[in-house]
Amino acid sequence: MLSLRASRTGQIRDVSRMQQHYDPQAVEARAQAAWEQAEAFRADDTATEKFYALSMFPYPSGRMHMGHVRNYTLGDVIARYQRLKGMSVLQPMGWDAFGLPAENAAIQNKETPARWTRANIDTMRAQFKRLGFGLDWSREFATCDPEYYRWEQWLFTRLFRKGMVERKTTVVNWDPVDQTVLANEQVEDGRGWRSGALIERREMPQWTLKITAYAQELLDNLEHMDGWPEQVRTMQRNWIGRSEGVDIEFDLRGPDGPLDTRLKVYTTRPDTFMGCTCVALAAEHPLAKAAAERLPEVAEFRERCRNLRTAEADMATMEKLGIATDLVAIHPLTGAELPVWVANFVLMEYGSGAVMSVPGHDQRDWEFARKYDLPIVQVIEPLDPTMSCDLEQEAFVERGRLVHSGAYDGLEFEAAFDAVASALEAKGYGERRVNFRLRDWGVSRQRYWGCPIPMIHCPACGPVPVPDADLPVVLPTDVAFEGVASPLKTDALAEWRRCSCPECGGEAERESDTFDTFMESSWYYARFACADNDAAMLDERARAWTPVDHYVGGIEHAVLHLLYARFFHKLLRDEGLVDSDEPFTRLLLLGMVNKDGRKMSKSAGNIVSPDELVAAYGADAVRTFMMFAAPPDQTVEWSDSGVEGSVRFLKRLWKQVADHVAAGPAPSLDTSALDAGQRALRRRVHETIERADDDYGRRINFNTVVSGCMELSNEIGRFEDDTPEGLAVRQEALDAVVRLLAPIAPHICHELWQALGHSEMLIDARWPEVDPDALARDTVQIVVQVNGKVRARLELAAGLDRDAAVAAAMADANVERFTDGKALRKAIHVPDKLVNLVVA
RNA sequence: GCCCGGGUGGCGAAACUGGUAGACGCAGGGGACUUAAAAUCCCCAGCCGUAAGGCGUGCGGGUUCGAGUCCCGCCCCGGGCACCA
Repeated sequence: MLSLRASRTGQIRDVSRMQQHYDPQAVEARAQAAWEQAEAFRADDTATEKFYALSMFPYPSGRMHMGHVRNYTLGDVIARYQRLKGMSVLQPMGWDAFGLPAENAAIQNKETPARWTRANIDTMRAQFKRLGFGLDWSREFATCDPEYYRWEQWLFTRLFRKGMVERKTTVVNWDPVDQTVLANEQVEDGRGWRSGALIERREMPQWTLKITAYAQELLDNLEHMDGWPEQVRTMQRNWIGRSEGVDIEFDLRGPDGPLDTRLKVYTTRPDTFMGCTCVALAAEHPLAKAAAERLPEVAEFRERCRNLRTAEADMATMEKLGIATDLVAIHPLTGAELPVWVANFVLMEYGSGAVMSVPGHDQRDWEFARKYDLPIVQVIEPLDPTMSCDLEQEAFVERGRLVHSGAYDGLEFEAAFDAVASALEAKGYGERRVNFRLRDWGVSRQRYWGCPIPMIHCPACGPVPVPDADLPVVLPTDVAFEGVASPLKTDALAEWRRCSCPECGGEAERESDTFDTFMESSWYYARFACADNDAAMLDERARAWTPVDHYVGGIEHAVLHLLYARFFHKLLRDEGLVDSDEPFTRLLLLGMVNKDGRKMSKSAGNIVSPDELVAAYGADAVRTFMMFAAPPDQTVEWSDSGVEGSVRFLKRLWKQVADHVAAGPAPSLDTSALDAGQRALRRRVHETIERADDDYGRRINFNTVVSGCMELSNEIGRFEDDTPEGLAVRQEALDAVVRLLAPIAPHICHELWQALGHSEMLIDARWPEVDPDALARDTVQIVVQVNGKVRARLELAAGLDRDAAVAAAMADANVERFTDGKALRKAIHVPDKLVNLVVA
């Protein structure tokens, strides 16, 4: 049956296309075809009102999981909302394609990481398309594309020449059986994941980027980054860990008399210096190394420290162990002779790799002193005499007043800090210093599947960057994995490693380490603006699109990725490639997806497959439930029956539009001719628009948008008014709810919008305007409390003044039961909301 | 260990700036339609109580006319901690 009739806007429309039953698979295929055909999501570089919406690009693991569904739906909702609000939106997608899983898969499946990764990308791209994300695929790239990573190599050589790159020795997890470096996650209970061998700490020379040069700016900018959750800013502040302290130097005496080197320690508590009874070195400290050559027990202790993991959590909980050396440190203020120990809890990477030990006022030092019977001296007493301070039980670590500190007795923290620092400075044995917990970023990885580090080791010239003309240094992809070690380091690729020195022309060797994959993810957001440029890393389009207006991703990236990307943005800025200070204006970090109260994981056996869900319920229902189930930043509990509820809701909405269209054309709305029921629905419509706008734009709370649309739809369902005015009001209501829901369930709304008689596509429509007149109320419900307990709810005229409201409240029969015979002490009035009568 | 979150009905949650706790949905109960079932629609539903009312937002205190919301002290659960991304 084919029937044609005129719509509200006067066009002819084919009513038979509006089927009575909602068929998500067909609706979604039609909508996606329409978007594709119109190239609807190709971003316009020349637009003036730009909005850059970005979700953290995925690692192509081969299958989409529910975390991806949540992440990219949230990003898509933001992008589509901004478009409805009239912005020109860029929402790109690409692949964070380098990384360890590809190597593991290659080892297990006799596959190459390149082929495995490319196949995974194809699978995941198809899954993303099926979910209907409004992505500009014309800008897609993978970080393993040489056209992408060549610019990373280019930037690195520029930074090297600028002095922003250093070669430093750091500690890594070394598997002595597989002869390779392991990631922390590959170390289980101190043993290698494949070999089962005890893991050692081993020092390795690595390339590092001087992120510490930007530490202060990275910290300071956090103050003004209002678009970031406070929680994330706090985490980054702690990570950067700025502290003010003093470098203290000690003269040393060895077994053969005084040494000509001094030992430097860093402390934030110079006020406790008179309580220092010992100096402790990291196992990797040069003086510890030297002592080990003289003393077998020190050598043996350092050997034992090699079996400790590098993770901070392990450092904090392990037993404090140490060994005395034959060195003595001279306290620069008292001349006292202090023993020098090597201790496992001192980090070579922080400060100067040595600490002064004050057992009375530092808990680690206290535990250490207890274990080895070192003296514990109290030099700080609590300011508050009632506060307990029992050095038999634990260290007293609070700031306080100095005692047993000679000339410094009686001083409090700040005065003592100054006095001790000044005394040390005057003698030439100390210096005030700002220190950061943030360490320089070690970017070398002894792995295969990563971006080759564009450096050449020349026996004559030392490390030399690869010249621009020779970039990119392409990673060989046709490789065989023999065990765990990187193929780049095997004999098979000796030819790849051999090269000539760009400076002297002599025989040289190519660097065979690759970059940390955080390098690629630190600048991809800018490259999306100009992914097709093969002549430059970034161009004016990157300046125009960045910073990203809204960035969406996982909470697990709160520190590392987001700090490295902020650092890179400043490097790019200082190269003149972008002109903002920060890369991401607004940040949304989403919670996890759980099932049955636990994290979804293979081992828990509670994985839900997005493909199966989409096939069973449609992308819109999956997206709707995902948005509805919890606010974005909280953990969401997945529920299959919950998604069925979303299907029911979408079906109901579909039927409402179908019934409305079948009831005949709606005349244009005359707001002056409405009855009470019509005005009530209109008020609900405009209240919902207002709330949804706030929820989308300011609060970023999409669960309440969905519930608002459900409530409005329920209201429309109860509205059985087919008069011309009724049809007009319902048309307005449906026009509104379809647009409010469109960012979340774009396919069904696309089709409903056409069914409602609109000729333009919904993605080109505009957000509905709130009519302030529609919001006005004649009466409001006033809650009446007596002594804070609700005793009545009254429907009263809006805008009543205090006296009238209180009088109305007192007159209520039930209220009277509780006030009867008692004196009114006080009456609280919150206009149009509440009256609280306080009686005694 | 350190840092960061979270705790509200049987379940997911809502309550936005201190003002009606539990909107919306899931699961459940009852009813309509159906030969029956599914689907759909309508009604009920925090706990105790016939009711009036009382009690309820992890636990214990506090501020306030009024606290899920603010303050102090605890308990429990989850996440991050530099070579996983």
